[in-house]
Amino acid sequence: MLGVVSAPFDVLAEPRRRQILELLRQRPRLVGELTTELGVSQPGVSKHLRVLREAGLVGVRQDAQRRWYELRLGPLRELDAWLHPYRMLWDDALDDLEKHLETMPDRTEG
Amino acid sequence: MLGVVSAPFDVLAEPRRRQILELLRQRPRLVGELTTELGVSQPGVSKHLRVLREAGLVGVRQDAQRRWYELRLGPLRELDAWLHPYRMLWDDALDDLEKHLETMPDRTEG
DNA sequence: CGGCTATATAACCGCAAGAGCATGTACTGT
DNA sequence: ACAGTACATGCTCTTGCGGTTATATAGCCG
Repeated sequence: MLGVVSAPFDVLAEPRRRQILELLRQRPRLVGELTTELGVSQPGVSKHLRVLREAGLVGVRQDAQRRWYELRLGPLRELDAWLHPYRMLWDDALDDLEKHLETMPDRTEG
Repeated sequence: MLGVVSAPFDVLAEPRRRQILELLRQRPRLVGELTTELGVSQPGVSKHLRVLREAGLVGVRQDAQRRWYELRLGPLRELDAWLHPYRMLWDDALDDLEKHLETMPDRTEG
């Protein structure tokens, strides 16, 4: 194991899976809806949903034959946590830039 | 095109490439150093570095035969931007929880 | 219970990506 | 100029993944 953050990265590398998440960000959806909106075959969507499910990125609620898929935030928070040390770096860079600008004479190019 | 955020996701899906970024987060490194620390063949490292370079995630500074690879933050900021709407969702969830707790009577189980 | 709807699973195909090895290239010091 | 160092590139092989079609499963309605 290379860390729990591996899963989200790997899973989200797929553009269609990110697309699915974008759709689920608005509201839960049926597999059929996703199939229509993505323009992919139903088995294709189901396969992506399985991957997303196993990574904990989505959850399912069953209603008769229908399955409502909904967003789950946990793995995305892990991703955010992974990103955190890097975010600190660019915050620092921004601080440095601000300090730099404060030190600079008020000058504009020709 | 599916959005400029595709590249970072795709590139960072590789565990070794994330490992490389972690190392470069501390300080710039030579290819040889990375080879040693990752336990991968030198061509392997070079190939990953090429991918990272083309995605703008690292930059190179040449010094004689040596190449100092260093972190570049741009694509990571795009990743952060992609994450932003989701982050808002869990901030909301946290707000809701706080409000909920405020409304609750001060009660402990057991 | 029979046919229909909604979704999952299986089997297969094609491609792209990663690993390893061999080799090319660029710069160095003496 | 030569031998050595540091890195990149090309090639081949294999594996994994996404896509599709066909089929299984489960629940509904009449």
